Amino acid sequence: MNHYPVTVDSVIFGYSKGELMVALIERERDPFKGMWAIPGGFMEGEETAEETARRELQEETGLADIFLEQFHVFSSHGRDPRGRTITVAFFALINSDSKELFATEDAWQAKWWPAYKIPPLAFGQDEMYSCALKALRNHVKTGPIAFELLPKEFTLTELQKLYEQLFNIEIDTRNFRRKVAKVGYIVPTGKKQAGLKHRPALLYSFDPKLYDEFSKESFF
Amino acid sequence: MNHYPVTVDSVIFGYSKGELMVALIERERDPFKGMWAIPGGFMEGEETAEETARRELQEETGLADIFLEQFHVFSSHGRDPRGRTITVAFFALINSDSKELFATEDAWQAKWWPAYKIPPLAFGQDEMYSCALKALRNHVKTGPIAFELLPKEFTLTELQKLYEQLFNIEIDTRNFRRKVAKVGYIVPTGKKQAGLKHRPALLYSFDPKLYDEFSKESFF
DNA sequence: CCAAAAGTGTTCTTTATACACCCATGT
DNA sequence: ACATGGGTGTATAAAGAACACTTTTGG
Repeated sequence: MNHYPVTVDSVIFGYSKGELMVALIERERDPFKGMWAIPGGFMEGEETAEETARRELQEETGLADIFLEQFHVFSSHGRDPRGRTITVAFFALINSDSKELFATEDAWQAKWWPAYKIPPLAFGQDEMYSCALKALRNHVKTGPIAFELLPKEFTLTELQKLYEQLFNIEIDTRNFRRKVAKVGYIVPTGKKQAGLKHRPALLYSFDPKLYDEFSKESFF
Repeated sequence: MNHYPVTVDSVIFGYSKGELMVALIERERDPFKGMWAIPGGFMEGEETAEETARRELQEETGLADIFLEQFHVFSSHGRDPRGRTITVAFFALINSDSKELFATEDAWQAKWWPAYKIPPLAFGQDEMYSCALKALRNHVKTGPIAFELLPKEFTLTELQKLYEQLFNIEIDTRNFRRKVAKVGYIVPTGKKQAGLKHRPALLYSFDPKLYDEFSKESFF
């Protein structure tokens, strides 16, 4: 019965000014010194993989209570030249880009990158990243998780642009709003934006209880 | 940097006489002696998780070259009283129920169970199992993998019943066949069933090349 | 000719798509 | 008054859902 070191990597997605973003760290040390990488770290003690992910996220972004979902295990050898690891990969969604990132141990710096314009990644993580994007899209299609990328109150334009970013498509505003109205769980808060130089948008929020009601019977 | 034992469990689905089946083993030894469980085993040496799964499947079903897809990692402690493990779970699809199952080391016997009438499972694997079912449904919806559960040549009635089993629904035959005709990648082989006491059905097969052509642009 | 499963069309409802102008606010 | 993004309706096409009888084979 062999024992293996287990690492947990988290592809952290954010959303800022209509652009899908991802948090990467620049490696301070070899291997892959100077390259960018998906943040992660070793599983320790009695932690579950998710606990490891939360601890690492806390250390790297100062964030707690964020959406996390595992999407794949990478177990091939040759990814880390220092030795073979089993890597559990998560994606994280955070609801504001205003969160600053902190550099940690191995990292020279941490930075938000536009999700579709990232540099080549260390440890052959490019595959992991494209896998994360696919998993994110999949989950967005099957569950109400897009809201995790938005502030609690958001405009419909923000929501629409988020979907456009996620799937690289253009959506017609009127059709989009009709759909929003029909699903029933995206509700106006009654508030408006303020202090901008154009017509203020109404603010909406996602209602999880209504979501449960509306989508109870809709499976297939 | 802690090291952990890694196990790979495979939920093996089959399909027999219009019923979705799953392969379980009866434990010969404690812990959970006499209970049924999802087959699995330890990752060894330089294997990847998928290689471990294939080796175990070979040992337990004598099958090679079958469809395998990982769906979740279970890392909570307390699942195995002998000690904490990290478990990578796969589901496997095999294209015939005529395959016999062999008992191995820890197993008293291995048996096909109707997928919706299984006994309580050892190691708290009930959650793993329901997770596997969900993952299977998800994948069937997004990719052409249902065919992995059928022989290479199948009748449309078999295909329809498979979908009905998978999603616990009833499908109208005429609507179903119209849809099959439209997708274009389920093609008649020109052959017929023979030797039954009713009208013989035409045999069809899945054409992966046509699938690629037809579904190239259909994403969203 | 009977049993048993295979195969086949039409109507209606719902959902998706395409498309262009007026509105509210700050300067 | 103008610049900026917010907000709205209608018509057409496509997809999904409901529904019952005839056909081919073996015995």
